[in-house]
Amino acid sequence: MENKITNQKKEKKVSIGRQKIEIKKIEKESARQVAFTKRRQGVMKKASELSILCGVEFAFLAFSPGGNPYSFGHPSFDSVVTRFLTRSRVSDTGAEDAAAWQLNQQYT
Amino acid sequence: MENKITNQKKEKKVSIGRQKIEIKKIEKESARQVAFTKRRQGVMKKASELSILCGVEFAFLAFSPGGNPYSFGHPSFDSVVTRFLTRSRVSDTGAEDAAAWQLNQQYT
DNA sequence: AACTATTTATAAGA
DNA sequence: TTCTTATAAATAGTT
Repeated sequence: MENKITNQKKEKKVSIGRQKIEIKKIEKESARQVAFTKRRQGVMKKASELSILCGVEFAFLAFSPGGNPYSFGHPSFDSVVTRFLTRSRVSDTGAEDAAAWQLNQQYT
Repeated sequence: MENKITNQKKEKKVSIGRQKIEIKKIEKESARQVAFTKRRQGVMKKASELSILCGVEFAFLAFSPGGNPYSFGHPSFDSVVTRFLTRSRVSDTGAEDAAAWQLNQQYT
């Protein structure tokens, strides 16, 4: 930030900047890998912020294009999955279980 | 967008806009609930985009402040968790198996 | 990996 | 709560 002055006389654009993209599979392998790295970090940050701001537990898991798993969570991936799988919490209404399995198809 | 004209003569700011916030637990209950709703949607969208753009599978799970679980994934939350827990895919490098093994020990 | 222009997400306010 | 607005934050294309 403090050395913006070094660019102050330049007229030529050094970048066209971010462009809008269509949400469909990136066919070029190298570009897909770059996007995966950037966006995986973005999702992790967003999920972490959600967790801290709202005091909630979460778990995130993704299989990379190469098939490698990336998992993380708060307080930890496995503790949250355990909580979910064991259903140790008693629900009075039963609404909890129903709600959990119905959010799968909202974004195609 | 098409009716900005209705505001074109106004001088007074109608909003101070988004402000930078510190990433720490939101103490006010109502504000925390609003943030949870907005940001949960944001994380879901980001994860979905990642999935489509990069052709990867993912699963996301969060427990709301009230303790209710929200799960989603592509192609589905349970299929991805199952893939992770069962490790049915053969890995050439062994990296996948190594990462998955700990959880498998605990939950299968 | 770093940069920058632009798009996207979202904190406040209505 | 749903919508709007101004601003912060993420990121596509480039180097």
